[in-house]
Amino acid sequence: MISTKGRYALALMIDIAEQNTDSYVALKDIAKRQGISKKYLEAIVKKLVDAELLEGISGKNGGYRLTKKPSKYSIYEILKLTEISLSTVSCVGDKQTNCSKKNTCKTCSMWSELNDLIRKYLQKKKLSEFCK
Amino acid sequence: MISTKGRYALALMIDIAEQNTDSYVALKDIAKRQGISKKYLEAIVKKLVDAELLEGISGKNGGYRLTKKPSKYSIYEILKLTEISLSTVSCVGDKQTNCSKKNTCKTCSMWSELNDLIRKYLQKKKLSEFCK
DNA sequence: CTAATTACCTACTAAGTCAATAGGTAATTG
DNA sequence: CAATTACCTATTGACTTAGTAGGTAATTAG
Repeated sequence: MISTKGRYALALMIDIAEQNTDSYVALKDIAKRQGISKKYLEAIVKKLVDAELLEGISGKNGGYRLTKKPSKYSIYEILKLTEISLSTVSCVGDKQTNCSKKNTCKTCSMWSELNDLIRKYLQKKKLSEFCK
Repeated sequence: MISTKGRYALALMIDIAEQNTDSYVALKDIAKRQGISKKYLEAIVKKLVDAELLEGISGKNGGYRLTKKPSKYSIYEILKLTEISLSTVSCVGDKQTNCSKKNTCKTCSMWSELNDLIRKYLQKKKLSEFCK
């Protein structure tokens, strides 16, 4: 359900948060500390920048920086970016039910309830909880 | 996370339970009622038989039958059979943590907690809740 | 100004899963 | 014995995952 992409995104965010600095953290260093391929991280970090969870600066002393305080990031918003869907089933989306058998399906409400359970858990969890 | 295999398995179990009969229900009829390929269902129903959630009988008037009362089946035990894993992440299994960074990983406990949340929800939900 | 550093971009690949199809054999019953 | 039904093995095309490869563009230190 949650791939390495999601876990790496989270590890990266925690790493930057833990540096506790206003300057930029280079991807090279994050990759080394976390033991993750730098090239692979590039694809992941792009999504975080596009969604404005991070800002990136090129050139010497460049790198990435948080755009807000760690306590303002929910784990949900981080994972959502790297995963196709955080829903447990394809027929019941994060937003709505797009199942063709919607009206007769006996299980739709269960999936919806389960999705809510997971979403609420992840929305409540904040990035700051993982920084020492 | 939960594929059509899992949803079909559940639909199949509900269908048999709803027939509310002691005789055997033919796969052909289930496939027709549920609008699912019979051939595809064959692979799914095999897992349910192997795990003794169903028993199958060949020949005329053959088919499949529940091995216990609908209220005795948890949705968890049904879904578990068709999915590779019901865990949210590959590094934290349904049973144990097999992550190589286990000791230093800051997020393992969260995945474990989330898995528990989902497992308990699905274990509490019974097949009987879906039969009219 | 130039060289080093760093983000940023596009394309490719091997392995695995998913959803389904195809074409059978074995068992049971009317 | 013929129809019905479960049961078995193999294959397929599309997709995702987890990377790798090889660049270009921007910025800064010396």
